Amino acid sequence: MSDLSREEAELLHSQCCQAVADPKRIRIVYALHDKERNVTNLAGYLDTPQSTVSRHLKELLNRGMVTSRREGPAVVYSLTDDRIIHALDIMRQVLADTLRRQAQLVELLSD
Amino acid sequence: MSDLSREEAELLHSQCCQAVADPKRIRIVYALHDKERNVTNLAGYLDTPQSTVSRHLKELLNRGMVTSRREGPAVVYSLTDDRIIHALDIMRQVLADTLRRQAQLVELLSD
DNA sequence: TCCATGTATGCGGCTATCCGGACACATGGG
DNA sequence: CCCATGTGTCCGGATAGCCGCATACATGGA
Repeated sequence: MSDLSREEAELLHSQCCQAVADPKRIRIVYALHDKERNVTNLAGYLDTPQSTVSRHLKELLNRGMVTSRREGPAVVYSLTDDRIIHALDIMRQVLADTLRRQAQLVELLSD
Repeated sequence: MSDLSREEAELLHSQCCQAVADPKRIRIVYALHDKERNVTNLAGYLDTPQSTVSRHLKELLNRGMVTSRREGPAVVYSLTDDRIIHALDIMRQVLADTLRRQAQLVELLSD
């Protein structure tokens, strides 16, 4: 693979991570893992303006992480690939261990 | 868990993802998975100014994703937890499948 | 102490991202 | 056709991120 296309691939890779690098989008992804939802439902669930939710969904849609389907006047979104949840869970575990380690350091200091 | 601390946890979770949401940082993480390296080594490997690499490493260090160790005048960085690579690989697979799916759609259109 | 090597940071600029409110567009029923 | 419901987009502003250059700081040897 050429350097150029490798760089491009890494850019795409980073953009996938970028897609879940926002608190609201993480909540959206987990919420859609629970069950498919439309925009208004998510807006209520996240206590966030509809326009904001719509824009986040557009981001996730562009990355192919969610799928949309029209249902009457509403648009129902669902998670494309559950492995995204798997990756997020791994990151959460790494985070948890990191925080645990840091907490232990704090205890050492206070002794 | 209270709403406040849950929000805080989600913020931390998103910041972990943010840490690997940059092409150069992704390359750094994979490069450190290969072997531990100092800043100059990484700067040469990435063909990127030393100051830029140093700042990215600081980000990763703040998130606890890398560990630093002084070795003479140099500072050697290493990956804290290999599960980060696992999570990144999963994202890459999801990306690959997404691109494959999109490529198939393109073929359908050109028929 | 002075110097070479290696690393971190302040600075200025540019770009990207996130946001809510207002408004336009789409859909289906009356 | 008009309206209610639901969704997407434009706007303007505020914030955060990334960058290279120059420079200050740290370390160990001469």
